[in-house]
Amino acid sequence: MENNDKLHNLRHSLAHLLAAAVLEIYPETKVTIGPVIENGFYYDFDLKSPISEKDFPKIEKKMREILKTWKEFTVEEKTFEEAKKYFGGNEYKTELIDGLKDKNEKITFYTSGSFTDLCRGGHLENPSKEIKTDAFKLDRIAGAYWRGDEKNKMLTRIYGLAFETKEELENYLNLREEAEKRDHKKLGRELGLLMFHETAPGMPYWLPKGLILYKELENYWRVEHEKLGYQEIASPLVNKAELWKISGHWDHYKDDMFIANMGENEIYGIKPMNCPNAMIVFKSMQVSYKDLPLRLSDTDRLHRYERSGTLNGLLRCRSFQQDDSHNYITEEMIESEYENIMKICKDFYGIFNLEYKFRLGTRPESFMGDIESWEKAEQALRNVLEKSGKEYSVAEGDGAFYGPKIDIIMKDALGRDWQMGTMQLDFQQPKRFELEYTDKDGKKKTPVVIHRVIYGSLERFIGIIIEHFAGAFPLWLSPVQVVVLPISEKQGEYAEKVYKELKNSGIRTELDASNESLGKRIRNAKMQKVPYLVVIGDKEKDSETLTVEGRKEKTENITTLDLISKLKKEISEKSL
RNA sequence: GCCGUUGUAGCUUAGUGGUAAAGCACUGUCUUGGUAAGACAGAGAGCGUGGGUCCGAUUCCCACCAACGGCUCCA
Repeated sequence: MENNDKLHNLRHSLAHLLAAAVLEIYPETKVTIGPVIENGFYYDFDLKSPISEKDFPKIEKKMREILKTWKEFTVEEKTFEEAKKYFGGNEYKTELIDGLKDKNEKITFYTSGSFTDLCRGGHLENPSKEIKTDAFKLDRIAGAYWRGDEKNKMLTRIYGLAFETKEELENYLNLREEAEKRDHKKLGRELGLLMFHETAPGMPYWLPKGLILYKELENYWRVEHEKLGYQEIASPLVNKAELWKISGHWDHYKDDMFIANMGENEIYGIKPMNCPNAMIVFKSMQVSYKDLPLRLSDTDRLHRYERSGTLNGLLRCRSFQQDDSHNYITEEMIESEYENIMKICKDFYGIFNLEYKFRLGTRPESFMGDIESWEKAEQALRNVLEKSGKEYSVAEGDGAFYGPKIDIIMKDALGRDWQMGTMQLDFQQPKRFELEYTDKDGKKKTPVVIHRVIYGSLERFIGIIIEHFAGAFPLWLSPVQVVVLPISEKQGEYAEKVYKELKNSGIRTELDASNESLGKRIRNAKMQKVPYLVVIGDKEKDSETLTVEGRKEKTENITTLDLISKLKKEISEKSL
């Protein structure tokens, strides 16, 4: 803990130092806030004229200069009036000071060298001695809205990296470099899985190998869900605007929809989610209480006009499929159905050995329905989460406009959080669509619906697992499972025979008899992360056996039939 | 959408105010190789798109498009 505090104080002190340096170089700058973050710190500035990363050397140099003069931090408590006077021309600090007054908190100024900042403390005792000039580095520049609100002015944020030693900084930079090699966008191209084209921003093209992966995940999902009593449907990708008006999406979501205008009186919305059509299907059915839970799943393609700056390879697409289902239940079934779904999550994520967290999203500012049922629903979800025994976080106001939700959160290679699966409770849409089932007493009642996805979107999930496995997928997902490599043309016939046997038995196999050296062909196969290499020379040809190199082990003298059964077992077990 | 960066052969990159260079990949020939790049040769881009400045622009300026890192958003 001691150490962590020191690192925290070091980073915090550096944020002050950055502000001091920027202020010296650009005196008209207004300083705002500068917190400590993972691996470093940042400071937000309102600059008179724009700067870029090209200015970093200059700023870093100034920081090192000033650092020499920073022997200590001194603290002074100020009255509200004194503080306001000091930061008179700075509306950001003024706003912060007002906030402190409202909350009746002490106002303290910390000074080091000639730089004074409004601050609640947490610095090094002697920065010039404790900060190593080669253990910090300015990292990136970015725009950031004042107080995180899009309506406010955009400030310039400078990110810095900071550690106690140069080695730790270098270590972190190396780690980041390694993580960048696992980037799904890079691996996706190198492994021939997918591509993008500028005429369809955010919409992946699935290449043959990528589509194999896609279909495998889909099949597994389909088989498992059939066992669990899910019934799959498919519905139109395009519906008239009327439908989106009934569901409420036209009001809440229209700007993010692709719209097809077929003439003044014929406006269609391309579906950004499946729920309204799932409501239509339910409504068309005669449903008894005996049919509940009624689970209608589907994986239709969705389109959302995500804002250009938010697109991110497979992790944020404009075109994607969800492994969706709408589970119609009674209020009494909420907790048990949530438990069912969370069990599915546990099983699915377990197969890949993925780490995830649950997050509860509560009532947003713009919500439909009455507060009372929202609170009841939120409490039900809390109960389920508590019972799950897994740690979870709460994102206040992060629920869907129609109900609270539990999300599954995962990290990508660079440590960024992504929402994967989600289970959203909804009292609103069944009412809007006037859905009914017949209860025991013969009366019509309105069901509750859970919108749920396990993978989330297939696209995002694949992005995450590409990074998770660094492209070296388990056998059942590998686009190419075996490569057969005859050493020379002399073994061509036997190699061809082995290749066909493997292929005909359903193993995804490639034969590489190209005119390249064996070393080269092995290299190619390994770079493509093919799990098994079968090398065939005279030895194997004469004994009618194979030499097989897997990722972990090398097997000699195995027959083709034995190899096939070994691989089939590994595939069906979905071994990692 | 906003802030910053980037955009040169299929990929990764070099380069320049006077009409582009390399490695890998590709094609061909030779080589028939025992576990991460055999040799040689050939073909391939007019430098994201559109304007402007200039005798002349891939290089400078403007706009747009796309990608990347953030911010915001994420039903």
